[in-house]
Amino acid sequence: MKIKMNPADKFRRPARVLKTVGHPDRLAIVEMLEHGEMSVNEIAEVLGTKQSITSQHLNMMRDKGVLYARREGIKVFYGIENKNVIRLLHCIHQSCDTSLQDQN
Amino acid sequence: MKIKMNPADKFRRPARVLKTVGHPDRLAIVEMLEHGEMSVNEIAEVLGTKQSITSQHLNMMRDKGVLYARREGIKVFYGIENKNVIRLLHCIHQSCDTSLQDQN
DNA sequence: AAGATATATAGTAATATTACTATATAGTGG
DNA sequence: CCACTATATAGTAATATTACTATATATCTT
Repeated sequence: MKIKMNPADKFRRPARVLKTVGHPDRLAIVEMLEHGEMSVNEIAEVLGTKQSITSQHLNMMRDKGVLYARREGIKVFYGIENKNVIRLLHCIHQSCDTSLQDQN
Repeated sequence: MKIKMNPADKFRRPARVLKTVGHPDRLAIVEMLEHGEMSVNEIAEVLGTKQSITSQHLNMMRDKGVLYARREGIKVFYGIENKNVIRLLHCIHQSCDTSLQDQN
């Protein structure tokens, strides 16, 4: 049994994470949650997006292992499960102000 | 004139870059190019993907400002235009071995 | 110009994302 | 149980991605 390994194979999961946070709203959510949990409505309000969309983003990121969810009574609080995404965020901020955005 | 700014606005471009490299083949390409330029065929061969697909990935990353292309005779060499993606890659590798892949 | 090599692109089908509305579900308090 | 608040989900339409085949374009060599 010889299993063919492509160079891309080891990037399957990192790529999935990058794709997961590769959305303006979702990146903003990660930043908001960096310093603590927030409820769905809080997040939606800050983002200025509809509740249902926010919920979808949050659920999606939880599915991918980026966030976790914790119910507290009537509310659900989300937090960062995969701490590496914070590292990612810092990496983005660190790259100057215009960082990953611009060239060089 | 008051322009409404959402928290997500400042993440438009970083998110686009993350999405751009959020594909196993494209991440692998970035890694391959970290230490120097390569031609399309070289890249395709190492990746084990078809030439046309590789070309599409390369073109796409060039469009998004991640890579640059340089023609040399009959060949086209690609290299990394946005050096911040290298930082990203290191960030991924640095996060343990199982890094961004796993939780925590 | 013809042939060979390297790269790009057109066309396409399957699938995924995105953003939306409306509705359903879960928990709390009366 | 009912009303209320908070969250999740179903259904949907527009658009984007992906991977593929076939073909076009560009460059060099003879």
